[in-house]
Amino acid sequence: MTLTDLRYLVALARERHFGHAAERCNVSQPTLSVAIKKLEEELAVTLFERSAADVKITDIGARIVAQAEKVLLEAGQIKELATAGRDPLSGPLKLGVIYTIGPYLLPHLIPRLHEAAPSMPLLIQENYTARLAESLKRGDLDVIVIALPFDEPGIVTQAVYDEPFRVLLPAGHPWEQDAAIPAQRLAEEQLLLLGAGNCFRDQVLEVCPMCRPGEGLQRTLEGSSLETIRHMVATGAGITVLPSTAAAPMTGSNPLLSVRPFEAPEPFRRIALAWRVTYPRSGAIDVIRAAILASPLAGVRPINGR
Amino acid sequence: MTLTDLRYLVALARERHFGHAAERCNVSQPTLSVAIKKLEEELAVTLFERSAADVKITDIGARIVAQAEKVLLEAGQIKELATAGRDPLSGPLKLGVIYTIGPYLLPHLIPRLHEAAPSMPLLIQENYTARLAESLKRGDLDVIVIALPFDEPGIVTQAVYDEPFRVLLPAGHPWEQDAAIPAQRLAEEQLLLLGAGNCFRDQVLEVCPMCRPGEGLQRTLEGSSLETIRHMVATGAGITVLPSTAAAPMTGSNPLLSVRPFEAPEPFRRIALAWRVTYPRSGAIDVIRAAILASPLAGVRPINGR
DNA sequence: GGCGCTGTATAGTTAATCACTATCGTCATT
DNA sequence: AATGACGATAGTGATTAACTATACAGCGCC
Repeated sequence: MTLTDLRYLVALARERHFGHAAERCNVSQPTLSVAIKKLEEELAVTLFERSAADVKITDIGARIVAQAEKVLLEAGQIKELATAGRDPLSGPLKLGVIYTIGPYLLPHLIPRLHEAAPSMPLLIQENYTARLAESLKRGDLDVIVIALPFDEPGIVTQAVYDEPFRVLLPAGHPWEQDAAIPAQRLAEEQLLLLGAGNCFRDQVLEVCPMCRPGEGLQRTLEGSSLETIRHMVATGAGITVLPSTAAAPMTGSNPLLSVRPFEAPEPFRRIALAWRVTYPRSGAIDVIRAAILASPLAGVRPINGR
Repeated sequence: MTLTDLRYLVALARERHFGHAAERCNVSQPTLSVAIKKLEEELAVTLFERSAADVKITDIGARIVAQAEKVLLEAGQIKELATAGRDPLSGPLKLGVIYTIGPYLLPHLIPRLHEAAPSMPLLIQENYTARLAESLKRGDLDVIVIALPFDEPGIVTQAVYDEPFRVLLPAGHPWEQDAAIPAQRLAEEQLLLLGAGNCFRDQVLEVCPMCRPGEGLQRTLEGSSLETIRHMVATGAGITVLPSTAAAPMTGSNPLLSVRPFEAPEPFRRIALAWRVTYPRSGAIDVIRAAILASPLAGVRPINGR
């Protein structure tokens, strides 16, 4: 019993004429004739009474035809589902973002993505890189926004932009007068750091190896956020390093804070998209990338190419 | 897209492993692999993300699998319907009976049939032979009980019993004293006849050609029944001829009536079953025949053989 | 009663499809 | 770097599904 057989069956039930039914199915009359006969044999039931005058459907035949129509209807739904699902921009997309990007990127990204792909609802999760990577591999997430380096088997990454680091000072801090801060001087101050697990913490420490905990005046704030640190800087608890997008919102808006660039070579982090090699909705990724690049992200340098 | 493909699809969705899914489907791994791939091509949708670690179903894939399960479920119902319909003794049977048999046969037949085939509800229609024949050919009836001769293209008949004719007299009629009545003497009396269309009317007239309307003392009661005629005989309106099953109920029970046999050669009618050659539920017909023969029908002579 | 028409079944052939075995390629692990 | 697991691919054979041609059956017509 195949779907083709069932199509023949309902055609014959409708036409009550082998020739006409065959024509409607775009097959020859013997083809349909044989198919019906085989179906009857398989089901061990007489579906039609054939006579010279006409073709009559049996009671059981009518019931089976009704069921066959149901089957064909449901099967047709599969094609419809496929057609609907063909568009990579339709259907929900599960996006992961690291903590140090989310608050600064998402407010720009979400409306732009919604405009570019209105029928692609976003399910967003913020987390540490390691957690995001795990979810991505499990399939709980489709695409993540993380900082490079990021190397996982089965995962491809695509750099989107470079984001320079900034020094955040409390207003009135002596460095406020300097045009740019050399990285090694960070060790001179009380440096507020994010907790372990945040990749940005490690990147800051890479910029200033002397600042490693236990070696100087740093202070780690476990389970905290850049926003908390920003407030702490404002209260004079220390200084910190922020990615430029996180530093921007407060420039000039908060009289208690001051942002200074680093001296060249300016430290930066490279932000990338990552997804499973096998992820089929590459079109969606393209749209995300474009939406990110269309966002007004303070100080970032787009990376071309795909 | 075939039902087999869909079975492979849901197996793979359940197992998330090509090899295991193939095993469960009793096919080789490449077979399933190729089938899934072709299905994906046909639908132009990625259903699974394959990677070395495991097989993940895509969102659209999951939706299609759910639909495929529905299709397979409905398809399974077809087999169930077929199994249920395989029994010729299940499902309603549309039985037609001529007016001059129905009242005397059905009270015996129906309970016996119900006992022999409890899951075969009877839909019964009484009518003239011609009407029954028409309905039978149209498929509105499945089997009819009629009197021979009956010859219609595409219809087969099977004689069941012979039923002798009787003369019905009002009590006190002079013939009441005779052991048997010669047919030709019917013309001497006022003979009450059924209306045109009743085959029994014609058969009676065949027994006594002299009784033909316009030639003697007959009287035709259009649209009437044997029961009406019986009452008329009781009131002395004339005499009549009845089939033995119709004559029996009143023998001895009605003091106003008297039943006499014909002189040999006793006239009789041959009652038969008829159905479309193509009618598939021959088992049901066998049961009907047996039930008829098991009925206590006064005076009838069963006809053997099939 | 034979003849022709209509309509389905059958025969025979070809092409496509399905499922197999064998093998390759890839990726993750030891 | 080797190994092992797993899915993909190649190639082959058998089954199946389609076709054309034709037989066969029943009915109506003359």
